[in-house]
Amino acid sequence: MSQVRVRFAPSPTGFFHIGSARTALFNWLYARHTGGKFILRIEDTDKARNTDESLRVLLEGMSWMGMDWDEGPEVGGDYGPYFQSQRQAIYDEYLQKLKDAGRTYEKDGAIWFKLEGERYTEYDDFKKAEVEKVKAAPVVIDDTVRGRVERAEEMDFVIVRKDGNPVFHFVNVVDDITMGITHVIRGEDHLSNTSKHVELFNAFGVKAPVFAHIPLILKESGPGKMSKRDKGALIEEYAQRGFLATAVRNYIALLGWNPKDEREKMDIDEIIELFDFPGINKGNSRFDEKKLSALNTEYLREMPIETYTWLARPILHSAGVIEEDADEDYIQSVLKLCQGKARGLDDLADFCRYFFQDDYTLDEKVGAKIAKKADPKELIAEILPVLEGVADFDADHLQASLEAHAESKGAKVFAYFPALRYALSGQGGGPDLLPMLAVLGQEQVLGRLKRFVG
RNA sequence: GUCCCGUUCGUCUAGCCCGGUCUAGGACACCUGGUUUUCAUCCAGGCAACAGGGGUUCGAAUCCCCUACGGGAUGCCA
Repeated sequence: MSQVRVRFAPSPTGFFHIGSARTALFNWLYARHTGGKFILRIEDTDKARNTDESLRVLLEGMSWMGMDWDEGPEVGGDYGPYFQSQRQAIYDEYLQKLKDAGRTYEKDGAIWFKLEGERYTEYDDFKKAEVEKVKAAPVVIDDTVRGRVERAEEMDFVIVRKDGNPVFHFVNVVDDITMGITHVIRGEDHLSNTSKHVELFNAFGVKAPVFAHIPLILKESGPGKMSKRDKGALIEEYAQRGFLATAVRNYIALLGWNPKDEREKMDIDEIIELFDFPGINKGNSRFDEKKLSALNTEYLREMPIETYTWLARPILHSAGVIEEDADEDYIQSVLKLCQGKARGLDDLADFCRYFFQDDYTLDEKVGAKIAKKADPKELIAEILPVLEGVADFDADHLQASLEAHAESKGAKVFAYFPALRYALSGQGGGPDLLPMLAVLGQEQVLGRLKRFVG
């Protein structure tokens, strides 16, 4: 039992939930940190919901986040099959063990697990009925995150449904035993279930794995945990919205875990090296997309312009900003200006559209604000000849020419800037102005300004 | 209802195990100022928290108890 074996056991539902992703990530990180094995096991017993499409979403989500698995679908392994739907023979065998030990009975066509202890009946306020309960000895859960937790199971529970399908608690334990799982890292919502699981491990005469129940992710606002209908709950949406997988992964890692110092932005090797149980918090954490975005922006800002361009190009194309065959050099020179200013890839298209299309609209609010100081048309008309006269249309020469002109008028050069930007882009903000003119090019700039003056 | 888990700035968190160095640190957000051009940049500064009450102790964010609040479980869902 020297090597760590952890598993992520999702039920493919057609979504890859952020909470699941975080559970997967913690397992994966622990495996990589310890040099152990990360196993992907598919809990696909519910045939109605488990389609190929659902599985695909899951596997793609895992890959997108950079979580590779050592055993499981597509890669196989010595402890397979890795789909619960294919493990019936194993479940039959283990069910027999329980039967032989006298720990089961049938009722209403289902097979129940029998707790040991004195029986009594009691009115159950949740079930609104008189039920049979058992005074079972409390089970001890040795949880690495929470410490020693004691909980007594008080009712027998179903392990095989009347349709013959085994239920989660049973298969989960059997699979963990047969797959040699050493550490179970899962959401705190399973902590109460764990007493059932430990009862089963005990009944099989097997030492339970180490448990680590990690805090849940609460929805951004309002009560309760993140559910798939909440904004930001689905991993596949982040990919679509142009979020960086590295940023999402980094952010999620920080939800419920921290390296015990002030590091936040970390590359994956660093996280793997630092990740361990003592850094996991007990309290639930609330999802905060602003913080995720901030991290995402940081990653975006520091990447090489080539990578940035490679990422942005398809996004700009699908937003209708550029053509399929748009000039790479021009795109890159535009993006070079925008990379340090734009926040995310998702709003990049609107941020830089005017570089590629000259039918941009003028933001009237911005225009009104500028007009308070001076009529933008007059300002533009005034410097139009200056810009026409600039031989080398680069930022330095533009600066020099405009300054010279401003001086001759007894004005400051920046008096012209807001109007210039407004006329050229329709906006009030954007990349540095003079480099922007240079990238746009003299012909384009003059054309736009003439049109603006009317 | 019952059981289990939790509770430090608005949010993520450090500190808690091994009480004094905490007038509680960082980050995101927000606010202000600066960068004598825009800002969705950059820099500087600011706002802001130990849930409440009892103990224990010379001393408690740190240990114990109670209450409140939050979360979860209580499915022939996983």
